[in-house]
Parts: sequence; C-alpha cells; structure tokens
Amino acid sequence: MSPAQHDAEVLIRTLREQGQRVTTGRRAIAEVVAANPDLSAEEIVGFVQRDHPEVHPSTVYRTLETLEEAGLVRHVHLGHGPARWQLADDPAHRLVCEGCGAVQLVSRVRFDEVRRQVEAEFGFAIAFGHFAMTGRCSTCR
Amino acid sequence: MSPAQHDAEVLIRTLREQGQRVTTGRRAIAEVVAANPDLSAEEIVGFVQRDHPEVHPSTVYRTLETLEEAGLVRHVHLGHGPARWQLADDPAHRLVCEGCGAVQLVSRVRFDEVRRQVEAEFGFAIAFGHFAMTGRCSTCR
DNA sequence: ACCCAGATGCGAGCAGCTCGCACGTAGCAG
DNA sequence: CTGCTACGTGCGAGCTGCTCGCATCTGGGT
Repeated sequence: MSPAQHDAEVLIRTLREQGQRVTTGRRAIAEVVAANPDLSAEEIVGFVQRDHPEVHPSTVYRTLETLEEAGLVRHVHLGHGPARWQLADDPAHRLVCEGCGAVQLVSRVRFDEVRRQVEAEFGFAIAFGHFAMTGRCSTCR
Repeated sequence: MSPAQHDAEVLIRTLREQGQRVTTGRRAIAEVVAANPDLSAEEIVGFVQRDHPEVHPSTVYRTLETLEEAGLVRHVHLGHGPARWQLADDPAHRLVCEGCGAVQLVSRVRFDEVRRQVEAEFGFAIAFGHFAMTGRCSTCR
C-alpha cells in the first residue's frame, strides 16, 4: 500500500470514528487529496470523476469542508484563484514567488525560530498555513 | 490640511504626472482610501457615493486597479471576504487572529530581522503585504 | 472653443463557492 | 437479512466579489 493510500485510509477511518458516514464519494475524495497535494476543489472534482462521474462538485466542496472541520485536511491560499487542499499534517509551508509564481516548499519546523521570535516580541502565534507567504525567490530578485 | 488630505493630494498629483487623467471620481476615491485604511472596495463605494452618488462601483474597482499599478495603493487579504485597500506606503503589517478576528497592526520595520533571517536561510525575500499573517493573538491563546 | 484618447456608467458575465430541496443510501436495530 | 431513518448526495439556483464590453462623456492638450 502506497503512503498516500495509507493516509487516505486514516482519513476514512477517522471520519467513521467521528460518527460520520463513509460513502464512495468521500472515499474517492480522500484518496485524491492524499495522493495529490495542492489541488483546487475543481481539480479534485476532475480526478474523482474519472472513476466516479456521478460525484457532484457540490459534494466535493461539502466533503472538503467536513474533512477540514474534522481536522484532517486544510486549505491554503497561494495567491488569487481557488484555494488549494492538502492533508492537515502536511509538513511543508509554501513560499510563493510574486515574480514567477514558483512555489517553494519549506519544512515547517524550519520556521520554528521565526515563530518563537514573533511570539516573544508581539505575543502573536503565527499559524503558517492558511495563507502562503508571498515574496521574491532567489532567481527573481 | 489633514495628513490624509495631503496623502490624497500626493496620489492625485502622481497620477497626473504619470499622464493619467484626474476625474471627480478618482479624486474622491483617493481621498477615501487615504483617510480610511483597510476598507473593502464596496465600503469605498459607500463613502464615495455619499458625496458623489453618480460614481459607479465598477469605476471604483478600475480606479483602485489603476492606483495599484501606479504603485500608490495596495490591497491586502485579511482573511476570507473582500480585499482591503490601503496606501502603498502604509508602514504597518497586519496580524489577524483566527480566534477573535482582531487585526493587530505591527510596524513593518519590526519584521526586518525576520525577513533577513528567512532570506539568509531560504533565499526568499518575504514581501509582507499581499496576505496578512494569520495566527492566534495573546488573549485567544 | 475644439478635439479625441482615455475614463465612466451601466449591465452582463464570470469564478469560486454555498445552499435548499427532494431523493437515496449507510449503518444500526431487530 | 430486512427495515428504518437520519445523514449524505445530485442537482440547480443563488451569492459574493470582482471583471469586461460597449456606448457615452469629459479632462486637458492645442
């Protein structure tokens, strides 16, 4: 079993443990999100409908919301345009270049020092995640 | 003349210097943005239409775009919902609490150290601005 | 005072969701 | 294995926050 399949299993199992029903659509959506980080909802619809054309876009939106409330996935805004979905325990933070649009993945733990510093100085605990950080990558500077 | 009126004058003058036309609508929009940071486009429409009810919402959107291209204003996303507009030289960065929604203004220069650190480690120049930083304020933690 | 590129009012259109409703099915009780 | 029912779904309408095309108007140079 691939790591992504394993992740999807965990999502599905956790959903069931929380008293939620497991449907074909939910299972397919969990698999797609686990296997493909940073897809938009519309892209997820595309992947899901390859195998399950009957799954409606609104079901995808609602399922993503359910999974997010369950703390299993999260969405992040990389710029204008649709939100991007990923597993809640995705260990990377996104740096988006305003010049070329490139997305640089950086391990979250490498921001611990910055987080500590901001927390000490401003009493504010940054939750890197909901919005990407925008700026200029080394080649665009 | 209030500082905001002065700022508005600078905006208008710079527009004209860039070969753009100065209209009643543009003047009114510049004054509203200079006097009230972090308004949404729709709120700006409201303010402008008090004195100039003929100014159409689409004019406000287009003028904000023009002012942004001229480097005079910028928009920032504080969360879901409409963008918020401010003068490009607004010296504050926004920290938005995910718990209570409070917006904490922090002088940008106080992030210089963080910026330097991230640049040294990841080769990425963070442009605090287009997205606010989300997290938890001291009272919500 | 005249001219015309550029700005505006207006309304249609679009992206990205969100919601209400009727139907269908997961999952539990028996 | 069967039946029940509340939760999930397909479907389409609706909503927010812009964006655009077009005809008309006007700022500002001559």
